Amino acid sequence: MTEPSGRRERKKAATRQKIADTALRLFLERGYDAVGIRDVAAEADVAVTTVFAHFASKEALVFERDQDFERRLTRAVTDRPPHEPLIPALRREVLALVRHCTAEGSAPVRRMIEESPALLAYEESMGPRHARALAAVLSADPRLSRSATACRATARFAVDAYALACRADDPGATVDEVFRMIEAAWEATAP
Amino acid sequence: MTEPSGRRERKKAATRQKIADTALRLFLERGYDAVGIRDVAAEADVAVTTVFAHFASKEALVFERDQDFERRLTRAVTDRPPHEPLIPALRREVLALVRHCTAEGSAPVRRMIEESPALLAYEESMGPRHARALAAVLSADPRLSRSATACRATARFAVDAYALACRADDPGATVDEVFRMIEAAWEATAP
DNA sequence: GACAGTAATCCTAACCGTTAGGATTTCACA
DNA sequence: TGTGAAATCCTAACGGTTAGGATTACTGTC
Repeated sequence: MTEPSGRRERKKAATRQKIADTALRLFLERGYDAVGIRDVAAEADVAVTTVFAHFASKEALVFERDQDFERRLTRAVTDRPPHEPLIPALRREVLALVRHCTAEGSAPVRRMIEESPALLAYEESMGPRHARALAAVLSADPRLSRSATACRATARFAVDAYALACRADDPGATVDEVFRMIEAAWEATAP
Repeated sequence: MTEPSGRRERKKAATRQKIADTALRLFLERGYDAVGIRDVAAEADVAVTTVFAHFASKEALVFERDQDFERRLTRAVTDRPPHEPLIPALRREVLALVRHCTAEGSAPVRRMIEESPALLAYEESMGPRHARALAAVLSADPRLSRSATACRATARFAVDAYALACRADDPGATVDEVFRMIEAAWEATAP
């Protein structure tokens, strides 16, 4: 009943991590489509049902850090310095996230995603979810006081900026340019 | 060798339509998840393989008119009157599309989509595809001459407007409000 | 240290979307 | 009428996913 202490949680986290690591390694070695869930489970030395106890789908194995993304995006808004305006704070975090996704080591993963329709569809379906979470904190921020629609639109625009920049030739410049547009859009909603 | 005339194409179209109609009817009657592809095929009196010869996936049965959407969006740009600015033309077409999706008879279909994670993911994965097509015609329009990034961003924003409005309490007002933002964003990219 | 409760894992068998492979029918056109 | 191609069909399988229930591993308590 009381919160469990230690070992059990550590073991669970370790199992999860082992599965994710094994899956990503196999996917990169042999190709996403060529590796089955049964292969991943066998190589990670767990049962198939255990894989699905930790991950909702095969695609989720690739986007293990999904929740991180959403948390960072929303915190960039809620935890920003007291007088920092919204858009620069958002822009800074999106830029950091883009750098993470376009870093040297991420290239093979990105290529794998772009080559798999299933992974692409999954990735794109995450965007709106993140945008909804972001819109919620925008609506809740007393410093902003914009309409729900303005918050929802801005949230989606910010996620768009991320998606576009991750695939752009010059990610940094893309973030700059799109956020100049977002800034203008946001200003146009001032009460 | 020459283009086949008549019956074959008509029969093919009829089969496709019968499958789509049967599928939608069964989905609405019994629920999307409760109806299998084998049920649809049996009720439409075709083989399962025939279903997949016409539709790429079970979800595609629901979004039968997907290609229409993309065509209308791009034509709204390419076929607009010679001196009409981009944003109003786009706004008008998005509004029309939203009206179509929020029309009286569409409510049950929308509810079904919102209740199925698979359908939601599929729908959301169509957005970026449509946005890419729209971005292409924006980039190609000699009247506009903006950067590729500006075109891509504007295209995604327009698709966002559609997605938001379809789910909004007041779709018309939402299109208005979001397009005021898009207008400002677009103006901010003027050369 | 034994014990009860619960969370994590396991095993098996199946369900369902999807596809391969190849046979068969239907149509278009000469 | 015959020929080629397109559409449809049938069967069997593959692979992601889940249900059901057994088993194991940990936690907090007596």
